[in-house]
Order: sequence, then structure tokens, then C-alpha cells
Amino acid sequence: MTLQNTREKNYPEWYQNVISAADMGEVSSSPGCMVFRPWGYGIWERIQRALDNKIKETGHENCYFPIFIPLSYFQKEANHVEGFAKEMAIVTHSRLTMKDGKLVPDGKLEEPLIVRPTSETIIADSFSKWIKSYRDLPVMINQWANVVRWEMRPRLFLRTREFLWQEGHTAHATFEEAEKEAKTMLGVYASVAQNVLAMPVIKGKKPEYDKFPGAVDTYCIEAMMQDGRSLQAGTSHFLGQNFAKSANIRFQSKEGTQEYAYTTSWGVTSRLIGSLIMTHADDEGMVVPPKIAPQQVVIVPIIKDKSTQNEVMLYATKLCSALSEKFYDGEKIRVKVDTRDKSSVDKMWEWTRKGAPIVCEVGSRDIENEVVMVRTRTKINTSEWKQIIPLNEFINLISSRLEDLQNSLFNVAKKRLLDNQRTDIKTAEEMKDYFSQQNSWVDGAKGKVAFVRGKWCEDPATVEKMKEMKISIRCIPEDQTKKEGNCLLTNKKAVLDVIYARSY
RNA sequence: CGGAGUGUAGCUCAGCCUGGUAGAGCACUACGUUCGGGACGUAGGGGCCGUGGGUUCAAAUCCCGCCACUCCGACCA
Repeated sequence: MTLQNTREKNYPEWYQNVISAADMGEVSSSPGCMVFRPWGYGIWERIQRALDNKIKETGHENCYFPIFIPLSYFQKEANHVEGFAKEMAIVTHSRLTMKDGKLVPDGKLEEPLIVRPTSETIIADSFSKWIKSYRDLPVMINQWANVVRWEMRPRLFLRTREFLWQEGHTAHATFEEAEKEAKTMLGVYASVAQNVLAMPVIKGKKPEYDKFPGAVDTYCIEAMMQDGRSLQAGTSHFLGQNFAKSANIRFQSKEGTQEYAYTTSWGVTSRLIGSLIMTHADDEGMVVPPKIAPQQVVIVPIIKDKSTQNEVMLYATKLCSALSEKFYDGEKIRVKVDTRDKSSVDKMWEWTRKGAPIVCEVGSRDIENEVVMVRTRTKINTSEWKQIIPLNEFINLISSRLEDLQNSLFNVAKKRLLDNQRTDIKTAEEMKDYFSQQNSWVDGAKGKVAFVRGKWCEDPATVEKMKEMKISIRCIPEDQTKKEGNCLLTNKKAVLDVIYARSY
């Protein structure tokens, strides 16, 4: 049986159904916020670990800055103020007092504090103290933190008032070095997305009008969701000297002159969990790629009658410890026996909805034959879904089985991206026609509305046209053809290739 | 912050028009039979009907205020 809503029937509700059916998260009673339940947070922890390793391998160190940023800091960088002037949480008082039987804010602060929406300003302030000489450069740090943006219309994992992220901040002596850093980190994001999350992405740059406030260049990775919409999965900014000038990050060069540093910042958020759902989940529930599954293998004992219970539990435990000695992706396999006092059928479907990659069932039948019944999450609707496999063979091949799963998830998503990326649309008229269609799910029949790769003339007036069509330029992809064609919005001659799509 | 809608059990909702002691399904608890593609029987627990006021002998139900949430816009990792 499938979820209440399928992707075809009602895509947005299907998304909610997956989250609750998989016990990943829920809407909190605190307005606009969400609860990460253990299965959802466990996935986040796995993403964190994979990314954190890469961040350290590329020469960065973790540290931590305050959650409160004085209001005046935001006014230092003019463009930054412009872009971030609106939705924020602002602390204006320092205590509560009792008044007419009610608690009311009291102790008004002289200067309001902003709950960080991002930390460029406060980190730049520290950088200005740390950096005096060219010998102090580069500074390369990262922090794992929560941030707050006062969103009006929350969606679980995709847009909530508080979310989790990592933000890297670096300062360099030269333009070239800083620009290279921004690109390197975009590469790290692309690699984690593709190799760990099994989510293919398009690497590129944001158009001028959509850059991070205060940035010289904003790079991004964009992924295609199963409804054909695009989701920004990571972003990396080359900030030039903008923040260095506003925060006075200066150093003395080898030649003895005073120079402003060049800075970068880059981040990915817990939104990645939303993108995972919309990349891999199906009508039965969540599908978690093995590399980030909190449990990669779950063993469900089948107890038909109490007299065999001990025997079956022993067999299950033995299988569990044999599997947990095996390695996948450089770590011991995460496996457990589900010993809860519930019916085994319920357990099996619960783990299916959660998207555990492999669920094994063991009962007295299997003990006699030295076998195990293996169910592979991604093959749920095929005859290969359940297989009876000799115990030793299963144990010995568990790593390659997980690897196959990881790869097949990537391949399916990659095919979706390629199948639904149109390159044959050549005129503004065709473009308008194409995006006037609606669809909820792009798998299956071709010709559904998703991505269009085509020309853009860079005229600022095109922004309005895109708004009318409810699309945007997702990115200017790295691989440019450099051939001339017609802008898909104005029909004017243009060289730049861009990705047009609806977005989250 | 604009436009629309909804508030009744943990969840999904019925009851409201036409006022008269609070309902269903799922979930939960106990016992039994079950358990390998989403079990069944029996018994049970659980609600200040969003909130404040008004009308009335009597309000989930009628009237007024407020609050919250959801959806559509603006904003957005």
C-alpha cells in the first residue's frame, strides 16, 4: 500500500506524507519552526560527518561565533543591508516582569540584537582583529550552527524560521586565491551531493540580479526535484573586498603596503534533507541512500511461536554482529535487530516507510536452511524485492550490495535530470508555451515541465518576464557552449547559456 | 503584511442549517488468536467542542469580539 498521497496525485502533500510516515520530522507548536525527529536528525548527522570531513581535508577548522549580532553590524556593508533588511528575529528586551498577572518584556536594550540570519558581519569583525600581516593569511574557518530567518510560509526541511547549517568563512591575500577558494568549496558541495547523497547537481553561477547581498559572485549547485522544480542545494560566495572594507580587514603586505583582504563564504543547510526526499523518496515513503542511512540494515525477527523465540533471536543477533564487522564507505556497517514488541509485518513496513536500504527477515525456516530473506528498499515494486540468500553469501557481499544501491539511486536521479532537461527550445514563444503547462511529477512520460537550457541576453527587463512565467534563472552553468543563439525571453541575440526552471 | 478558508479525542473528520448530557475511523491499553506483502476478535482509556463575551430554562450548535492554524500572494538556504 502506498502513502495517502502519491507524487502524481498531490505532490506537495506526498512530500508531507513522506516526512511523517518516515518519522523524520514534524511541525512544531512553536510557529514556523520544525522538530527534527531522530530518523531525520540521524540523516543530518550523516551528512554533517561526510561534509565535515571534506571541509577539514580542504584545510578548514571549525569554530563558533555568537548567535546574537548587534544591529549596527548589519549596517556596515551597504549591499548586505539592502538584501537582508527584512525578515529577521530581533531581540529588544533582556527580561520578563510580572504586570497585571502577565509576563511582559522589560529591560529594553540600548541596541537591538539580531538573531543571526548569517554570520558574515560578526565573523568579519573577528577577522579584522586576527589579521595584521600577510603571514596571517589565509584564514579558513567553518561553523556548524542554527540560523533564523523570519519566514512567513514554512515548509518542513525546505523553509523554516530556524534551520541548521554550516557556514564557512575565509580571508585571503589575493583576488585569485579567494575566487579559487569559492570555486573549490562549490566543488566540495557538488561532490558530497553526488557521491554521498546520490543527488546529481548542476554547477554554476547566479545571475547578477540574484547574487548574495554583498557578493561579487555567487556560485551554486542546483538539483532537479521529482516535480521538475529546481532546488538550490548549496551556495558559495566570492565576496571580493566588500566585507573586508566595511569591517576593516587589512594586512601589511610583503612590500609593506596596507591591503584589504579578499573573503569568501559558503554554506549548505538542513534543506538538503528536503532535497533528498524529493530526489529519492517514492510513493511508499522515504528512500535513504546507504551512505547516509542511520541504519543501513535492519533485521526483523519472525517469531511464529514462543518456543522458537530464543532460537530466532540468537540467529538474528549472530547475523547482526557478523554484519557489523563488515565495512562500507570506510565505516562499520550500521545494523540492528528490531526487538520491539510489535508485529513483524508492522516493523517491516515501518522500516520500508523510513527508507532503510535493506531489511532482513529471519525466522525458524531460515535457521534450518542457513539463509536470510533480504528486502531491498529500492526494488519494492519489482520481483527482486525479496530474495532468499544463503547467510554467508549475504554477509560477504553486504558492502557491494550497499554500493550497488547507492549507485543505482544516483543513476535513476541522473537519468531524470537528463531526460527532463530540454535543450531544443529555441524561441521566446516556445518557451512561453512550455512553461504554461503544469505537471506534478516528471518521471515516466517525456515532455513534462522541468528544466530548459538555453540563451539569455542579460537584459534586466527579462526578470519581469520570468516573474510572469513563474520561473527564474537557476544558474549560469559552468559548461558554456559559447555559441550565439536567441534569448529565450526576448529573442535577441545572446551567447550566455542558462538553466531556466521553476524553483523552491 | 494583503486575499480565502478552517478550529470538535493523538490524527482524519462527522455533528452545527433545525439548540436538549459528545460521535466515527485510525492510533493507544489489556487479554487471546496471529506474525514470511500493510492481521483479527473481545473489552477498555481518552475531549472545558480554539478563546472571551452575549442570547436562552438550556449553546459544539445562534450572535459579536479576539486568538491560532492552513492554503494562495510578497520573502526565501
